[in-house]
Amino acid sequence: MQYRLQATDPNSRARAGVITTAHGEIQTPIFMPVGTVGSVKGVHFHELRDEVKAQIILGNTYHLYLRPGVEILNRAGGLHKFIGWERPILTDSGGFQVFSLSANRKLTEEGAHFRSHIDGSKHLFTPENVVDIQRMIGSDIMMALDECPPGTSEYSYARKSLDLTLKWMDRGWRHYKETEGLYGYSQAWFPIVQGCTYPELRRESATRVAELGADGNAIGGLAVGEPAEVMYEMIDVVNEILPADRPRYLMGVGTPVNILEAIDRGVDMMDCVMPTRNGRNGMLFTPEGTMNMRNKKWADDFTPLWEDGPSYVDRVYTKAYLRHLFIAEELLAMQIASIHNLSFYLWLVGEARRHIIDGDFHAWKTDMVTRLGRRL
RNA sequence: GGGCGAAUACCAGAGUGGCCAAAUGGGGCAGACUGUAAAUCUGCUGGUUUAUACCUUCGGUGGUUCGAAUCCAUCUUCGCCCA
Repeated sequence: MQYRLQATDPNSRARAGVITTAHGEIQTPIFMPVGTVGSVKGVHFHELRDEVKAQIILGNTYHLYLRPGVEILNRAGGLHKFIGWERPILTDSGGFQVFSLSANRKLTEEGAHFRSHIDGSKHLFTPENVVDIQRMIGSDIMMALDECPPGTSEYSYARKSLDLTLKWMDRGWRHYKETEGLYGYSQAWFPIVQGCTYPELRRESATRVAELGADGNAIGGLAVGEPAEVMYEMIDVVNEILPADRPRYLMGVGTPVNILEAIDRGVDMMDCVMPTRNGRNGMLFTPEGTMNMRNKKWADDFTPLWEDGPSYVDRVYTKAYLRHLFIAEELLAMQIASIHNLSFYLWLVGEARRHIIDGDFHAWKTDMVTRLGRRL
């Protein structure tokens, strides 16, 4: 994997670049749709490619390991072939599930002991076997196993958690260097900065991450309950340290405003379930703010979802029709909302990239942030 | 013409003397959602801008009772049965 820096905004840390992977290029800053179990819920791959214009999507190690299992993925020739997606894929390590399925796990120095949320069976994720599993999946970018503590964690817990994540990181990195891809192409591996909301822990973590010299670096443990301002401050602290010649991936973030603020602070890659999950639940993101499509006020609004939006769903379907589909609980409602939201997110980062290259990103962002935060 | 039964909030439908502004379901309205155990979850749904408070409600009218959606009389409407 390679990263080429193309342009830097004169008034912020924002930058534009290109990542080259075994499955093609990614123009940054980029938003990555989440396809946890090998599917971006409700969206066909041709829609993802041609309407959403996704350049890279996510998969999840924990979920894919449980279903369909690594043996099937291996026999299929890797996840790309299994699902029919020829562009880049990044896999999360399952670290987030250590957080979100916390009732069903126990952490030891060895690794994370899980109970499957599907059948209750016991499993162990270690920094090493998570690399092996991601080798079987064949993702272009693999993630380190980490612990993602809640944003409200006490210092003592944050300290302990970071120590564990750092040990796991070193073991994962070593194992990554000792192994290679199974399908004839190379895979990258990103370590993850943790440290909750404590600047000194974040600095220490970022320093250790930077020392590894990985192809790219991630910032985790944000947007997990702490105020947005604290998140921005942590990004500032960390990006001061993370190398500028490698992409920076902010994990799991976020709202359109979060995304622009992160880009402003030098983040290159982001992912979030928000456009798809909130879309399925009736929420549409637009340049002028968000809309709850279930609201009565859309019942007789026969204007298009987004008159000059980038996707056909924006122009073909009206607000009144989409509201009707949501109220009637039609599957098409969720599909339209997902395609719209994802294409909006990709449009947003595309515009950001254009403005970075043009050198007026910061002013554009400042204007956009006030518009995006509105509620329609 | 006679007999029996039923009428409850937007709909369906519990409740048969006080704990009833009235169960439950549906519908409706609104909110939440950030590396997806989420096509999920939460709240409200007679009025009074807030309410453990007050007011108006259970087909209509009139009674009985300290107290009625609940008991009595009568009227209206609907359903079933007999002629």
